[in-house]
Amino acid sequence: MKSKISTKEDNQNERKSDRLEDRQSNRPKNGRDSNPASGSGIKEIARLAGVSIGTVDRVLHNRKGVSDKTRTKIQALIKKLDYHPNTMASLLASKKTLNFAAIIPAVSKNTDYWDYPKKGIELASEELKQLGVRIEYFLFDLNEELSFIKACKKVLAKKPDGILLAPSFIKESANFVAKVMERGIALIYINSDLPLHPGLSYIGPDFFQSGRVAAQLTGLYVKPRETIIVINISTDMESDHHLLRKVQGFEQYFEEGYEKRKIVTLHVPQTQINSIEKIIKGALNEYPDCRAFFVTNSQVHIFTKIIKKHLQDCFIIGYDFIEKNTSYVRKGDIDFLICHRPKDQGYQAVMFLYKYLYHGILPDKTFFMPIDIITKENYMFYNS
Amino acid sequence: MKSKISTKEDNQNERKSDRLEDRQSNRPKNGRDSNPASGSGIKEIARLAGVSIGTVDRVLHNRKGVSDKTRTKIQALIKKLDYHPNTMASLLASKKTLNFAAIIPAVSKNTDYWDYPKKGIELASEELKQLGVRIEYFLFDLNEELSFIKACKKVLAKKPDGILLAPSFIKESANFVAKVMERGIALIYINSDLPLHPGLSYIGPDFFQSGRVAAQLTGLYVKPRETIIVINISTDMESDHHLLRKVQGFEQYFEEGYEKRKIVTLHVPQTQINSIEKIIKGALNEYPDCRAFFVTNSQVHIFTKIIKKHLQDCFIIGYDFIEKNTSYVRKGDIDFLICHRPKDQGYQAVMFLYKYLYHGILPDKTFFMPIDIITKENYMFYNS
DNA sequence: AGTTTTAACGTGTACGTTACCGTAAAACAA
DNA sequence: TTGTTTTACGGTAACGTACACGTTAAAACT
Repeated sequence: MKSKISTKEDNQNERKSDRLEDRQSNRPKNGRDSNPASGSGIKEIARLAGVSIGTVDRVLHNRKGVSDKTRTKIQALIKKLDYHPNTMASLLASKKTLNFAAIIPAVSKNTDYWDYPKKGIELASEELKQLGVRIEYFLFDLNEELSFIKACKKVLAKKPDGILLAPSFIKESANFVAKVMERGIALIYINSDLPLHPGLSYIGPDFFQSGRVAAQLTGLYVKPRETIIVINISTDMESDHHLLRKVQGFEQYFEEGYEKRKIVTLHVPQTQINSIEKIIKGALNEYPDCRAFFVTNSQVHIFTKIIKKHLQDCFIIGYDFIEKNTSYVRKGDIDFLICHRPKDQGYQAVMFLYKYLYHGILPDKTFFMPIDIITKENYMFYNS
Repeated sequence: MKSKISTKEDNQNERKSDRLEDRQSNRPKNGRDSNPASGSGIKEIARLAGVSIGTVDRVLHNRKGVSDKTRTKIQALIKKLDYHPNTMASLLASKKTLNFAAIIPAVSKNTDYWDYPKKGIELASEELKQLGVRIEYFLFDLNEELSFIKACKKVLAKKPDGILLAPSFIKESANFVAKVMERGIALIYINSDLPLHPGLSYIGPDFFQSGRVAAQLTGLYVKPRETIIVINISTDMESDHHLLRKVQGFEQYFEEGYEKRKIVTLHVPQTQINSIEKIIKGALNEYPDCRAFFVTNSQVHIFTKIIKKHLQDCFIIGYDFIEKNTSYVRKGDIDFLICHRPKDQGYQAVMFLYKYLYHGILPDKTFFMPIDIITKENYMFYNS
């Protein structure tokens, strides 16, 4: 209809101005060119509704000051024209900023696992920077409940728009989450969740099913009626409760099959290599025929280092794509590694928060990550 | 800055205007607030350099019309202030549009594999819509070389800024690619590549290594010296040359190990179930003790349907996460499915093109996708 | 009746860039 | 000299949206 856009047609030969190569052939076939994203913009709607853009704006942000009649008329037009606001223009005009807080463990000397979720968060942060999203990190020490509490307190003081939480300490987390809900702050759990996980969403593994996958793979190696040793290496089984879910899944898999295996579970409440070795030696003496081991977390590299001194030919399956583990995978000492895409978890978590807070899109209440199976032959492709 | 997602609750203090809460206390520590992404904008630079923003703009886009002295001064300031253009404002002002063309196979009745890359492309398209990226699809029939040629011709006529190509027909692809290079159009291969793949990048599987993974998994089931049958189901081995790479990887794995297996390769040059069955029956007669089968593409569901009529307990490994296959995985008839994240391939390909054309970021020349291992216990998480 | 209030809308400016227009001054040509 | 072109800039109208503020008429109250 009315396309002002004073395009070319003006100068034929004169080329003053700053030059620009001009193959004029490539004219877009698209007749009008208002909003490149959707067909029409806010002012087109205003024109059709016979009102000003201010009124349309009020409808869009459901502010007061519009009669029901006009409001419905405009809303109808919005639907009809399939109007979508131009994010760029919108962001430009409103200098809004979203502030997110990420409460996750710091990398420890035992495992750099949490480096991966962090990298995912940083990647998302990078992409959303231009869109006005800021992320602040609140790292805590997995061995110090106090550091977690402190981090939570700091976050509450900052009053962020969204929170990304790794609820490692259940009780304190529940406490914190209650306050967060009270304040109406968006919340997403990452990597592990709380019993009812109040909040937007949980992004992470299905630990139980993950244990079943481990069982299935172990079952390929272990004959019926042979023994499998399951090892939980953790100083704090309370906060590592998801290890138990893995074990449950593992056991269930063999129970429902007609070919049972004997499963022995070991709890190793420390991470010093000497103490671990002592416990393992004991188990090996007790079950001298055992040739298969399932380590329920990323500490599998410690176990592997020890076991290889006593047993050359055995089956080992463990968790997490971290350097210390993959080096054993490469050598063939660890047969399988199960991995839950920690980087993607971080990335998705941030994206979920953003989509919810900016566009009102509600994520799934629980979003399980794929359970990747890593072996000597495919580990090299899981770095990105 | 700092915002609160338009909650309602506005009836405390009557004011004129459309209301907005005003606690001025929370002033950001950052004194000025121009560009939220970086610290300062183009006009700040102009001010410091003592020139107009027009001049700065000329420097930024290295157009002519700036003296060397001013140019270097401005460039220095750009470095010093770590200026990054505000993408939003930039996109708003320049009505540039990037046009991409996607040349990929249409879904056929045998497999809906190409639905996945397409979905990935569509997802990326959705995200980049706001950024001025348009994608047009040119689907061709995998059984009709002519349709491929036609698609290519159409694309050339459209003169897109970037092309996403599934080079199913090698010879014609090479032909086409030459023309594309001539015209200087950005090009990315998806799912399979050409010998030297001129162009930006290849995104897809490492077929050889993928064959090795299949071998490793098969090796868990098949004892040394037993027989494994490899089945290539394809009407056109010429265009399905990557099947051969898989077989090579598969064979190499067993050759280098000390525990050899006997590997028999079958080529099935049709997709009618009757003809396939005949060939398979023949093979079963010839190798009655064989219990393991490796089908080198997504047609594994056809094979499975047939083999289950003759053999109940056997090992089957094949390719691709498509409905027809996963239903067999669920039942446990197919033991393993290897999958190369077709959706991600499409998504990444578009993103690579965008990043290159908009930000000049060169992608890796070849980008191998992870080789995912799908089983009865983890297939349910690979849908997203 | 006159006065104040409020609902319902229009207007103007700003966001940071882009790309074009215009124009002094310098450089060159006659 | 005068005329013409070129160089190196300054200025400014968009882009589509957000939001404070101005305006007007009708409703509500005195």
